[in-house]
Amino acid sequence: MPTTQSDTPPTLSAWETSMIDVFVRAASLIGLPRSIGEIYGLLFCTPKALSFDELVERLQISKGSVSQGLKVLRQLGAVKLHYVPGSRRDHYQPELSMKRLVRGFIKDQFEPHLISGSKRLDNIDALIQEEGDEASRAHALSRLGTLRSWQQRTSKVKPIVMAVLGGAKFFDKESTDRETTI
Amino acid sequence: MPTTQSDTPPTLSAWETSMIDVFVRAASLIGLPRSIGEIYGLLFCTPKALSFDELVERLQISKGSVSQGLKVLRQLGAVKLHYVPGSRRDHYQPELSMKRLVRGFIKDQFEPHLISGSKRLDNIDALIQEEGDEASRAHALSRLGTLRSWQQRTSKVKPIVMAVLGGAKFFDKESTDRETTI
DNA sequence: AACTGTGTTCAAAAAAACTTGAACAAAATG
DNA sequence: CATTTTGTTCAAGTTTTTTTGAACACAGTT
Repeated sequence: MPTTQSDTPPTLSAWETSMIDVFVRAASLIGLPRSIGEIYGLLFCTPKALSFDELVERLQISKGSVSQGLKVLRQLGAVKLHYVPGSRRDHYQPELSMKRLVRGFIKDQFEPHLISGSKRLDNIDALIQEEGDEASRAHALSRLGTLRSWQQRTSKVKPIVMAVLGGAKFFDKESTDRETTI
Repeated sequence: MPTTQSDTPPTLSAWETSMIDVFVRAASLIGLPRSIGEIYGLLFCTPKALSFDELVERLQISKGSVSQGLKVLRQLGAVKLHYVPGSRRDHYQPELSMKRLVRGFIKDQFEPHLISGSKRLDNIDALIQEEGDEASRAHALSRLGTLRSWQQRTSKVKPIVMAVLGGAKFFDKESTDRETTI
């Protein structure tokens, strides 16, 4: 058995632990499990791409968690596969562009809800028509109107947020998708 | 004593159930428990202010949940106390201004994290100075710089979002309550 | 084909979050 | 002051989410 010589320390340094902690908190803030914060955090700290096994080893979490976590992070576009010649293992690097990170998150976690929400409001509209009392119906429709206006405004916020995060000094309303690195 | 003439039905209509469901989903999206979505949702549906007991009764949830839920909603500024003459009970109405709702949420759930985050990054900076290897230190500082830039941009997003939600040209037909919407 | 290295799946265990309800506190009422 | 009304607190119970690890699948080697 050839001993696999590793240049990555088996334990995390103080600053790495603290930096990973920042990502664990950020993950929890946006509703993602701790393990995902840890994985992204360690990738963020480390200069070179890390393999599956190195993540398991250094974070001391199960293979299952790493597998699941990487799956979600790939789906969000928060990690990229990095080919390492001479190794059969997958290696991962963090996405460092805030704009892309945020876009992935919004596209994956927010937009589906907004879209399905639109249909839901139409259904409610139909249900309100079955309301017998005229005054009640009027109030219900009024509130439904409020809800629709909220939904519209919410959908308008996204492109603006993207523009600001992309590094724009001021926003122009149309270009949602101009690529600027960072 | 038994002067209980209640004009609120003991059960929820179809459109109310559906509308409450929208709020339950929205709550879960931003990391708040189901019961809080239900409470705000019912208040949103109902023309008149509701008392504690009416919430318990109509939603069929425990007093504990209602008490806890209202506490959070008050803290977020998402409900307002509405004085009802001749009743000792607290009555609640929903905040209908999206701007205020969003501001309350951001102030309560996001800003604390951003602020504490700032100190945290300074701590990490100090820890990195203890890193022996020069090249490692350089990389660590570089990543810390990325983190700081993310934090700055995040803090810039908030006022812009608020401006969009507040300054949007939008006419609101809501006239049931005297509160301005937006 | 059998073996080895890599990573995924998923049922069960563990942990975290939420809800309940009974005990409690505070203020108004009689 | 005792009682009732109104709402809060918190320990225990319930539900949901997350993690684990063993079994599995797949591809490349020998």
